[in-house]
Amino acid sequence: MSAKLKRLNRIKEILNNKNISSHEGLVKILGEEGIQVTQATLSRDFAELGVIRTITEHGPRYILDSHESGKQIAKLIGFEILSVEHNESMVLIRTLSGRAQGIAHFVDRLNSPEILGTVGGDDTVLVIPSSQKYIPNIVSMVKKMMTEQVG
Amino acid sequence: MSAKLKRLNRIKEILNNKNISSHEGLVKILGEEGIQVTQATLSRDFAELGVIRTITEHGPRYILDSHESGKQIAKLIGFEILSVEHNESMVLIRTLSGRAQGIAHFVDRLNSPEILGTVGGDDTVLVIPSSQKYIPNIVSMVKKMMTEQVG
DNA sequence: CTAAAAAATGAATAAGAATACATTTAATGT
DNA sequence: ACATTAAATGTATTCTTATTCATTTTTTAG
Repeated sequence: MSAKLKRLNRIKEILNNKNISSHEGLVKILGEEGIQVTQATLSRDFAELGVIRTITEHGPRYILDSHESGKQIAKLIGFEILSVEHNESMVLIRTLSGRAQGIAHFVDRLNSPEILGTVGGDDTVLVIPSSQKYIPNIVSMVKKMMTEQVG
Repeated sequence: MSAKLKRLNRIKEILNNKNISSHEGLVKILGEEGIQVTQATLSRDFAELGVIRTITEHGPRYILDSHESGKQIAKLIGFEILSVEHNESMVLIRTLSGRAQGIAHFVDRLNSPEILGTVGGDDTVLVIPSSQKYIPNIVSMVKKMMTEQVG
């Protein structure tokens, strides 16, 4: 396993077990474990892992988003989408079984003004356009998700 | 409606419709609408609304967490929890119908080392302690959630 | 195995957010 | 209506994070 991958995995564990409230705090913890890294790199790692920041009564707090975003997940999304179709009023995405909710959430997070909302079942996601004229754009956006990374 | 409440509601709408990537950016948008506010206040507003920050390929991005945290929601949680009970191995929370998943998620987000995990059904949440000895602590934490605000 | 290209990283810095302190505004009880 | 208390807010500052630019490391193609 590459050094980077090892670090990313360790970061996930730490975020699940400790309250991390700054990049610097994590630099120190990792340092004590022999993983030497700078704040700049953690900033990039957080982006890659889809770490989100919330604000608690004790200040900021970094957590893993159980509802996947981030570059790492974006790559998986492509594999999970099987097909995209549409009619005059909406776009329908077919996914791996049990993955529709996850895909629907991912699409929601894109926060496109062309999308009114989504509904996820077990293996089917309905994407409701904010106007029917956006359907072609939405379809091509989803197709891009299947290959490149969107988001 | 108080000025503050009006502002908070407008912020929610804006976060749902535009890509906000900094406090200052939102200060400007609100200003153009005649809602005058400073960055400091938005910092507090975001905490209150449970706004989270994600990192996208276009930089930071502020969004409303559909999976509620934040002070505003913390107050609702109390109403939604009907009772707390426990046996030797776990804690059971009874909730309003359909609210168990939300409560379970809220408890997860507390990220307590005393809690291994939660399972939410329709109106029942199981809280699995990381050790049985923590059950009293967990129970009192939940009871506090029913009155004060925890989180 | 080597050259070329891509990815990862650090140092320094610019950009952004949180907070201490002071002040104003709103809410509450009498 | 007034006094008292609590909530909200702004200013200025400190603290934190994102990014630019340069460098090193890793990967890929030949």
